[in-house]
Amino acid sequence: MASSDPIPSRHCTYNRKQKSLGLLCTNFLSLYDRGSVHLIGLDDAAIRLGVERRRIYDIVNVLESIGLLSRKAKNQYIWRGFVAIPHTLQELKEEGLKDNSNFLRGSGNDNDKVSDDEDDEETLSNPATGSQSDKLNPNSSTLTKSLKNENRREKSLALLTQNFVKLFVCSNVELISLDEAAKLLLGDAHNTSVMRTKVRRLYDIANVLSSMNLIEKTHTTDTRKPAFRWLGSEGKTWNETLHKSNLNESRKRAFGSDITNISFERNNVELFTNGDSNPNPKKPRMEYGSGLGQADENNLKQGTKQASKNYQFGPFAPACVPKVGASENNNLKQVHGWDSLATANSPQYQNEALRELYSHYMEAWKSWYSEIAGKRSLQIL
DNA sequence: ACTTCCCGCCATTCG
DNA sequence: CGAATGGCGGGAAGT
Repeated sequence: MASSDPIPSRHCTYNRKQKSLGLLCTNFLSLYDRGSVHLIGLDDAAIRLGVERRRIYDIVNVLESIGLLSRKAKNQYIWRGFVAIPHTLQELKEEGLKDNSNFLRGSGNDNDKVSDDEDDEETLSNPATGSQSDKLNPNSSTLTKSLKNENRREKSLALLTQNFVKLFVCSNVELISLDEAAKLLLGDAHNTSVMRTKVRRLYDIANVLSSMNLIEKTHTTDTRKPAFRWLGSEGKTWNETLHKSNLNESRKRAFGSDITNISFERNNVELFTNGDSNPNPKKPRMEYGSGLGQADENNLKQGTKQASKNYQFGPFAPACVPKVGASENNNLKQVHGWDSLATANSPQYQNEALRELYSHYMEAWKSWYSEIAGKRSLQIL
């Protein structure tokens, strides 16, 4: 049995898109963006979204860096909501303008403090303040530690995200390729190796940002070169949308019973223990637990509540998601409307059109949420 | 062949 | 110390 047969997944063309960070983020958003949840447990998220913890960290880090979330404690984040984003963007902008030299400047990496916020007492102990007396610490653990921290922070996804965003909000460039971005954010370290890694991260970030419609992937007009366009401001801001939403939007479906948990192909967290033959070679997605009743039948979901085991999706069977085009096609076709908005999270946009359509839905929903949240001024339990 | 980027090893940091 | 975090880059899917 030691033979290699790690991922059975024989028949199904397991699609990489279904496991993308972007999609995961979309689901994450859908899952927590209904007005009631303010506390997010990473474990919970991981389970419900059917992914490994590691991936949650990825998402959470960039979401936090743009203000949508904030860390509360170990394993716990607070949902700030989309309304918090403009504020963060503003801060980033000011910050970036204050010392925009870090882009144009060479290797001399500055030290930047990016996180501020006018609230909670974070565990940030000021390093530079008078603990320079050597006393009982010959190894100067404090200093070393903070330096290390800085170093680590320097390369963090969060910082990179913020810097990436700054690139947009602090200048007129509304179109940039990740390649260029990497180069800019990297000073001048042209080590192909370093570059590559940086670009990889930027892809991660870009995907998450894309799923929030903060940026959008396109390509430079003349060249065929892929690039990302900033959508975070100018007529597309959430602020704007909020106001605009008053026009003829007051639909507000009180979809009382919230949808339990959303999930779809991505998280087939089968309980199958390792090393065994997959009993169901090809199953046409959905129709799993099927006990749920309630909710729409079209809503692909399955029991995911098997929290008994820790995330044990070693080879989390992609359980084939054969039809890419057709599946969500008729999904959208269904005039679900607002009810399903929250659950319409299987946007494997095959083409631009679908993607755009979905974007609109999302946007509409977001604005709606923003409105509510704004009135309530975010009450935290 | 090149671009995109998922996966998960393993170093760090936290409690 | 174990658990929580999260760099990092190999290498496979996508074009």
